[in-house]
Amino acid sequence: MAAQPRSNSKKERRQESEKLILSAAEKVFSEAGFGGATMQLIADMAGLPKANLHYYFPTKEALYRQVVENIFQFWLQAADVFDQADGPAEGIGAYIDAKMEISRRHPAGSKVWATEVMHRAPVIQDYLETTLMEWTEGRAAIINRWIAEGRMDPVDPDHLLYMLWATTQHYADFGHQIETLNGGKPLDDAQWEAAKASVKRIILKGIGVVE
Amino acid sequence: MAAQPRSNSKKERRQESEKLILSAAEKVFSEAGFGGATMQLIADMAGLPKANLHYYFPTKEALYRQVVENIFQFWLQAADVFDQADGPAEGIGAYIDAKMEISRRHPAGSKVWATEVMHRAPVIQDYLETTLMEWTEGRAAIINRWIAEGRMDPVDPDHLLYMLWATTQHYADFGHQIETLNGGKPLDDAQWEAAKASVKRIILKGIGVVE
DNA sequence: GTCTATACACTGATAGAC
DNA sequence: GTCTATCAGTGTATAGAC
Repeated sequence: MAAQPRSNSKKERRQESEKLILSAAEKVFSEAGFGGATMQLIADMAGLPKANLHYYFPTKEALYRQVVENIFQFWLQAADVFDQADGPAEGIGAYIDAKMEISRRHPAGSKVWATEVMHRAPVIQDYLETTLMEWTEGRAAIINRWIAEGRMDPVDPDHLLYMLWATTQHYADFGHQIETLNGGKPLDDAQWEAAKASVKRIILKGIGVVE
Repeated sequence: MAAQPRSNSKKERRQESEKLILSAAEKVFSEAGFGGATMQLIADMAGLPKANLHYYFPTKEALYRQVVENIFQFWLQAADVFDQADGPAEGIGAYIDAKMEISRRHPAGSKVWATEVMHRAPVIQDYLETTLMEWTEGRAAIINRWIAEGRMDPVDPDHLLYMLWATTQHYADFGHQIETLNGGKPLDDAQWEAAKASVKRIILKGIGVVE
């Protein structure tokens, strides 16, 4: 086994610092919003002087934009399960599972996205109009094909997609409310499984793919 | 017909000004978040000098808190339809209708609430722990009674409530995203009816109260 | 009660030593 | 590349005239 190369090339060190900053930024933006977040808070969380942030990202907005773009790309990848399935029960079921898992593992990213959209998408409007629109149309086409094949009820594909996004992201965006109603404790493993099962059960039965 | 009394008592003038400020504040907070909102922006939207805001509300946080409390009270009232119904089809259906109507007519309030919860409810945590928890437990009891009576599938009441909140509030909180995917135009009357029908259809069928 | 002017704190961004 | 010191701009809040 050869020792891991030290790999401290300038490019790799740069990527490490950027990743550190982006991770801290996602957390701070999600907890305080764009306006409430300060470069000082992000720097403290990343363990770096404030000026370093401006070395890697020229402005607060540029840093924020990168955070949001990363979240969006991450979500797009997770949607692959939808396309690879050969039927609605498997495809939509797996999509719910994947989105619920993201809500559990990456709640901060979900919150940043929600806040960005609620504020009328000041920095990622172009993504909504291009990439997201194309993705949505493609998935709606798949749903319509399943409907035409008689494999699920004739529901409006757009509203079904909104429901999938709403229900799954709710567990991240409103996680604090859910935690409070759960007696102040985060959902445990069994409760997360119950949540997934509940969402899948109601939606899949609601669109006529399970009894 | 007697002329409307001028009714410019001090108390009434005060209430008018407060209402004007609160309305402007709700809009600005929803569009910019607490940190992004400025007292100057709220004052401009209310058509008042900035100092007047501090006369009626001592601090920005006090103003914000009043906005959030009003939204919460408004939502509680709208939930009466749930209690007055004598079955799940009527009760849950009417609750969905009511919440969808609120999302359509008062999207700003919904966004302020969502942001507040996402930031771990810094100013209304006490409401979550008392009023909301009691309300949720009461509604869960009703759902469990319906289940025991065999009038709907045995679903987890909490997760059903989360789904109701998520799906309906999504049309307010993510209204901008929906509008963008709708070709840049807000949903028209027919589309709102389709949204309501779609949500009701999938959920009510999903919990076994309609075929 | 209402408004103008201003005090005081904080933030994003940068200059410049190392 | 990294960090300290600092600037310029903006925000909340208030003092005080009317």
